[in-house]
Amino acid sequence: MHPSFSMLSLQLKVTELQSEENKLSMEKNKKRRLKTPAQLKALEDFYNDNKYPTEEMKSELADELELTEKQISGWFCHRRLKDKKMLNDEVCANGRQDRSSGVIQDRGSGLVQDSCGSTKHVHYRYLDPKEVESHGLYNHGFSAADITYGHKNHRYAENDSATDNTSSESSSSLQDRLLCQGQDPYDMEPSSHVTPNGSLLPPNTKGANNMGHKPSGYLKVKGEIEHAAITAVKKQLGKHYREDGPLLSVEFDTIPPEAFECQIADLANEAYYAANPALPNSPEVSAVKKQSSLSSRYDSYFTKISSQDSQMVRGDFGSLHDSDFQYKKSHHDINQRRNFQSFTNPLPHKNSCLDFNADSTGEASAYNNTKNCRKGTKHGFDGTRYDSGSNPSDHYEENNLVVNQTDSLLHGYENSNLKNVQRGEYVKSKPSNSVHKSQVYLDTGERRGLNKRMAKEEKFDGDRKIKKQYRDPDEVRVLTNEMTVAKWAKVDPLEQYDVKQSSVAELEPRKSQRSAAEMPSSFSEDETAETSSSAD
DNA sequence: TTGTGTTTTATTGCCTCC
DNA sequence: GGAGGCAATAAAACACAA
Repeated sequence: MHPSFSMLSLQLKVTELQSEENKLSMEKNKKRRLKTPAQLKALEDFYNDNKYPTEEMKSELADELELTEKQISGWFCHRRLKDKKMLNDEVCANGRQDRSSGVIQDRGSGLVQDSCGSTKHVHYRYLDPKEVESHGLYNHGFSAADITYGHKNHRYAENDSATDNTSSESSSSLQDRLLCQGQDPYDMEPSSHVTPNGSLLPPNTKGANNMGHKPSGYLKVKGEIEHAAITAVKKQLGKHYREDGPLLSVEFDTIPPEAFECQIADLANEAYYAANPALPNSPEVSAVKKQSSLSSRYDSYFTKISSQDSQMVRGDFGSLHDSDFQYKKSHHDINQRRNFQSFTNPLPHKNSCLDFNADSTGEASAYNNTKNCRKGTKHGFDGTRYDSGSNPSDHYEENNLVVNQTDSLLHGYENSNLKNVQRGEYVKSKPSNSVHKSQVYLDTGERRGLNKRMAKEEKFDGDRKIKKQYRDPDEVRVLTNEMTVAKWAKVDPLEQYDVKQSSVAELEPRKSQRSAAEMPSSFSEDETAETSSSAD
């Protein structure tokens, strides 16, 4: 064969192949392509800040995510639809519950009375300014911005109402949904609009809705969260609570044995309210539900934290020996600090997600192995939030189990240290923890699917096998950890850092002092229910 | 492995607002 | 009339059970 001819044929072959590839890629482009995890994360992040991005935002987002504006628009559109659909479903579900319970709830409950006097379940989180107007909520003294941002702050309350019926699936689904919105239920607190004298705080405005402006009130809100938590503790302590006692959330004197054994609700409230005369005025702590609402919030709050921590322990350290555990944990802390330092960008996803995107070399790598990527998407991100169950109490039990198991591995000094460290984080890092959990924005569907899968996978093989499913488990784990921690640090990096430091500081055994972190056990659902029922 | 159900993405048409 | 949003629909991708 003539060399030039063969060359020509080769070139022809090449061009043929290229055109084939072009065709393929064209066809591939014609097909729908799944968004990469980074893209999804960024989109969800952005969506949580702004459900109606402007053209500018869209184009910017499109540039960053290497998507078209059309895709961005479409995604937002569908995302809104999805929200709406879920909202409708849950309104139906919860509406029945709420009617059946006959409880008239205050604003914090997520139920409002419309102008006709009928009680509607209002998801503040999902109220658009337009909707707010139509709901006539201005009459209540909030602005649209208040609601728009403030409705975030009522997921607690929704949660509250949902947890009234602990056996209902909608409760968990609502929680899921509340979380899945990516907004941390604890990045605010139940009465974030309520000052101690019961007046409404000025809203945190729609600044959060602006591109590149994350909700700016994390630090502020964190304090309010603690307030709610501390309030719950105070109420539990009742008359034994002392203003001049040790700092809450740091350490307690030994809790009086009767603190959780008898009905203390009235007495406790009396004592506490005596010291805090403003509280009874708070609509948040209404006469009907003040005990249960706080408790349940706190309860679910800890439940979630427990689930996170347990999952963290399980996922990252669970299979390690104690020494490894501590080593890993310290590494974890270091990572957190590192991420905190790197997390100063007000637009988190630009750091976390897009770095992630870059790490994954964009779509190319993400789609190299679609199936694995998909799994990574599901399990990787979901693994971050580790929301594996619909039953919150399971989380807590699980967590207890982990703690106890870990404790059982350690003795004496180490034992109490670890306990302190671990449990200390429950309380001290709760805002961060909570953010960590819920800042991963996924939807109930995904969540549901994941829950199923996770449950199943855990059932069979435990975490290790789950990780094996990743194409590159280390990569995914690092990503999830980084993102987790990034989110963690995002809320209250200083707090987080302090927590870690103080956790180490707490290595001094304090046998005579009950760590505040041990308090969660006092807020189990059962006891909460008891307390609330006794209050009734 | 295959069938089925679910979720996600893309497209299209209609409506509302400016 | 154009832009943006909503709703319906189709289809691909995926999960899961048999």
